[in-house]
Amino acid sequence: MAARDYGQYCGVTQALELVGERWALLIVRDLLVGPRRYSELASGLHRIPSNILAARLKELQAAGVIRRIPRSRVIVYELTAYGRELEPIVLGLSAWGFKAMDSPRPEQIVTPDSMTISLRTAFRPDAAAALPPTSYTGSFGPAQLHIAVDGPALGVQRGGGPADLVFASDAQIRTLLTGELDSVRVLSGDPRLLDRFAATFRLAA
Amino acid sequence: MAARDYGQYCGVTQALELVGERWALLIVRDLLVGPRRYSELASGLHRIPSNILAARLKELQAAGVIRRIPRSRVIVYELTAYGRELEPIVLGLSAWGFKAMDSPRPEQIVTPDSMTISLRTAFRPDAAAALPPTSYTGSFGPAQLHIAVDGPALGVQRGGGPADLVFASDAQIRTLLTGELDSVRVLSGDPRLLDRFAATFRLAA
DNA sequence: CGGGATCCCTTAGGATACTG
DNA sequence: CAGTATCCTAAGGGATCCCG
Repeated sequence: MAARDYGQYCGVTQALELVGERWALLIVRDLLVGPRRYSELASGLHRIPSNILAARLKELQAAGVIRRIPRSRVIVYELTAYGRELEPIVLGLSAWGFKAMDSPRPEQIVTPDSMTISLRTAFRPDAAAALPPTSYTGSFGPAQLHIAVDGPALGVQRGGGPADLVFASDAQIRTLLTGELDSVRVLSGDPRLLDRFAATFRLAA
Repeated sequence: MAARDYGQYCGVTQALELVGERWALLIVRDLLVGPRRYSELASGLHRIPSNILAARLKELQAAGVIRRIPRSRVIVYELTAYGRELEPIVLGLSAWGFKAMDSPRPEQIVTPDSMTISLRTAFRPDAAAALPPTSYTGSFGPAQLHIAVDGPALGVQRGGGPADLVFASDAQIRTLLTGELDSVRVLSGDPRLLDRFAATFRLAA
């Protein structure tokens, strides 16, 4: 509830008062993938202190960005319609941030939700629309995702499963998304589908 | 130089490590309007402590977002090309934040730079392209701006000067940009140009 | 066990004064 | 004008504990 304010009447300051606190936009990032429970958020944001997560969830609720929903036995948090409007901003930050990144440092982790957002950031609907529907199962370090591309539509689900191409990339997301696919190990499927993947997902280097 | 990190290999966390600290994006906001000196930034962000401004400027330089330029006698800060790529994100936050705003509280100020960004946020190039070139001089509380609309191009300059329409709006930016123009006082020019202004600049309510 | 609340300590941020 | 220096408060970090 702190919301220390900037003393200006401006959309940018207002936005930063709502979602500019530390960790807030990362909670939004993960909720953009889908509703999440407290413990799921805590593990996806593994370094967030528990008191801070609780505080942010309250602030984001008060701001009308998220909603707390008791579902039989468990509680989930989900974005409101207003919160979902942050998607282009979060994806914009994702694309912008990637340009400043080099190789992952050893202590840096990749979570399924952050990887999902990275894939959405890199997804090129125009390129995909020109290609046949294709499914991929990728292991990005510990995060395994099932990726379904059908025309300009992208679906990403946690977990593996059969797919046209199954590959593992050992957390080298960056090389994966910049088109350097040397380090990728193909586990099943036609290796030439890797080129299709590279045409479908692309981040500027 | 703190750049407390989130421990994740993700574009969003990387972006937030570069520009997610308090005040950082507001410095970027003002520099999007043009190069600014230390004292200009300090007065545009009137509540920022001097030590924090100095710290942020160093961090943003180290991040490659801004550049420090000694110009005969004075020093100015300007965005790098990489920093300028934040424009759509800042404008996105501006539009998103406006939706959560109500009337300005008495202690909230409007600065020329923040007002310029608000106008850029509200500018509708498509609507403007269909209208004849028009110039406006508006007083938004203490901030006076000269606004030149020529087809899909928008130019905003500090200060007044002759224009097709001169008006004053007493800090009621919100009503101005949501189309409620009752409170606007026309000082010179054809009052019907107010409707043209309303068609050119529009924020969702 | 999920969903927090509490405690203590560290550090960033705020207010103000001062200097090259 | 363009910053440092200082002091103090409040937010963040880390661990633990609690409750339904």
